[in-house]
Amino acid sequence: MSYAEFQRQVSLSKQDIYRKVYSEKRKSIRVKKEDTVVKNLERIFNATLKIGNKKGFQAMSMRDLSKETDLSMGALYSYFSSKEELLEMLQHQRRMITKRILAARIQAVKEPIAKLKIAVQTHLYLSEAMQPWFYFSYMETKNLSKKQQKMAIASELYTEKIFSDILDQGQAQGDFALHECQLTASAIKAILQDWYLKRWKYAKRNISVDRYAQFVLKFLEAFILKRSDDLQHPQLSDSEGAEH
Amino acid sequence: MSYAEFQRQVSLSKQDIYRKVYSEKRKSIRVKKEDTVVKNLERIFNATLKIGNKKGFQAMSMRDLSKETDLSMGALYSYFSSKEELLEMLQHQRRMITKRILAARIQAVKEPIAKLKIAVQTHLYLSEAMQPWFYFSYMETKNLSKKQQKMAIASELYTEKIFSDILDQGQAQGDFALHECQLTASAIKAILQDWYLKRWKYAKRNISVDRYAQFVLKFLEAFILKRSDDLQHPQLSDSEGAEH
DNA sequence: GTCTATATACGGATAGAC
DNA sequence: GTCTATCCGTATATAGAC
Repeated sequence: MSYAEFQRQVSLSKQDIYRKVYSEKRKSIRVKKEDTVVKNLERIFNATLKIGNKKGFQAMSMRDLSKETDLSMGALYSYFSSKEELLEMLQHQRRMITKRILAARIQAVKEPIAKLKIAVQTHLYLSEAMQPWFYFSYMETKNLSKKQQKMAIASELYTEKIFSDILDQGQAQGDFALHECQLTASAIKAILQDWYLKRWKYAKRNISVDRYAQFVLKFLEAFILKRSDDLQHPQLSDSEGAEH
Repeated sequence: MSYAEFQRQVSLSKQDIYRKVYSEKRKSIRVKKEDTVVKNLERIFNATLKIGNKKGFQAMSMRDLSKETDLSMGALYSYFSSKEELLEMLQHQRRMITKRILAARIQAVKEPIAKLKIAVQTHLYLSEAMQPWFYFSYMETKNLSKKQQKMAIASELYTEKIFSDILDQGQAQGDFALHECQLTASAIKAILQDWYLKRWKYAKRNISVDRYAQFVLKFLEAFILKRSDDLQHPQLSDSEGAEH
């Protein structure tokens, strides 16, 4: 699967996303014409991601947001009741979309090797398609309420568990070499997150998401897959005194 | 080398750090008794890291800082001329310390395999010894001025280059398998950064920094070191159609 | 459904007493 | 060297006109 194929297969239309936001928030959003809501939510979310990712959500004033969206402050407050609620909406949606798509695509595959592959690719492709959103979500966790922070942590651990479960399964079946699955899953996650956290770097170097995915899989392959031999070879991780 | 040994070998005394800050800022710091400055800088930096890492630097008011340090707002402004300058001092010091210690310890070793090992360990041990500082530095990059952001980026690339240079050297000498060194260096960096970015996770799981270091080196070893055989084995990263 | 105008509070920073 | 008191700008949020 390539990123192009992913985009064709997965419906990530903005329209759909904002329509879903509306249906979930029907009570609290004062504006009642769905098309208006969808149009303006898109403007609001885009503007928040743009300004928020540049200078931080706290530092973005409602006046900033008003200018960027061409909506008055009064109009903005018809879509959320406080700045904090706006932040929660963004976080919530990002989590729901990730969870839904990741779960659906992984479930479709049974074999651990193939499953790991699809999980890595899907995570990268999702974060590519919604990069500002993922970046924002990561960087603004601190600004959430205690309760919302718990949900963010749960979400982080949920994704990690997807990977560690696959690794456990691969081990049990004898496909994967024996390693600490949870630590390995953490490392995988760190590398996947780097893709959207350091996007500027990879963009400057013209690394496409497909190339990055290929690289990550090669990297994991070396560590996770069983080798046909188990001969001694020089060890990076020798206990003391192995330095040359 | 273990973390305990690192701590013994490397002078990271708080006193030294704040004395250095004072000597660099002698003009702008209005207070002239060095002991007073050192004592209060420590309080100020600690409080900033504590509050800043909890709710973000922007969200920390000078009144918050005043309460946490037991210094009045007037007193605080004898140590820096603006909130922004406080932020810059923290960023600047973190970069200088990292650069100095990393460079010194890597330079002492010539052989690529040993060099990679010491680089990984030093980075992890440094970020362990100064975890709140590293976390703060990472998360608050957005709040810096354009000029300071450039320095943060340069610093990120500098560290990455340390790793890619080692990998290049190892390749040239034939010790390492052929790979994309820059991408590999990025991945290493991502895994090392995860240690201080997700400290809560590793703490909850009772993973020590020594164990993490050991794991990272094992992981890298599998990818980077040459194998004694090059037989075919199942590939995670096969081109299309390899799914079972 | 959106606007302008404003209430009210809190932010960073400084002046001047001690 | 530190404190208290205060200036003044800007923040979020809302009321009421259109």
